[in-house]
Amino acid sequence: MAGISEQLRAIYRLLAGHFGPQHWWPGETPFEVMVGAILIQNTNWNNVEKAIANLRDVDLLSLERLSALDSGLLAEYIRPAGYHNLKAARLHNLCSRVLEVSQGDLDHFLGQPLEELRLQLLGVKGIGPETADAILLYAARYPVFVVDTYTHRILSRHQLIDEECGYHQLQELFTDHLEADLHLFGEYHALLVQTGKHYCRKSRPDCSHCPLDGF
DNA sequence: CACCAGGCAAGTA
DNA sequence: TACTTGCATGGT
Repeated sequence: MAGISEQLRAIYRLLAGHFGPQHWWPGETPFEVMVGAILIQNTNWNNVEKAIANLRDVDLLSLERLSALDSGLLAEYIRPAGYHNLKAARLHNLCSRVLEVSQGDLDHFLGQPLEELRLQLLGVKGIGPETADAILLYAARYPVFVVDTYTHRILSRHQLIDEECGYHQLQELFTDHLEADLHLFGEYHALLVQTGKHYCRKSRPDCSHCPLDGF
């Protein structure tokens, strides 16, 4: 029985070998990453891209301009991402927090110490653990492991965790047994999502011929 | 047609 | 505390 650390590394190697580099959110601004982190909630990236393209077309991908925009109008631009009324409010909630805490200086906001920033994010209505951690990792560039439903489903189906393992516990499994590395965590999360999408759907409980088959 | 996607909050008991 | 439900569009 190998240690957890070796198992997690072996899984990473299998997935990275199968899917290759993921490079999520490359070359985008931290603000775009934050917007994307909210828009992606419970939908797919295809829909989010359309919503972001709409915002880009009218040059609304900035904190000041998005904050000043009417909620109803914002909702129309992001409609393709689903839950448009809800997400319009959530985007405004996040912008307001940055305005309060950092007077609209996003670099200052994201430059806060990790724990401080995490609490700020979790205090925004509409930002839960996963969205907060995605922003911490991909926008603020802290080595934080992002856990999502696929992470839970995959590890649980391969008997690495209990079915009733919670978010924080699952996150600790990774952070306690891997070195805190920005690139590793970013790729690992992305790879788990790819694996989940292709091989570990809810309606397919078998998990056969996935890159982790037999693990 | 049914299913579900990179969640979260509020309500219920 | 432990479920359940609303939120909504678009792809397979």
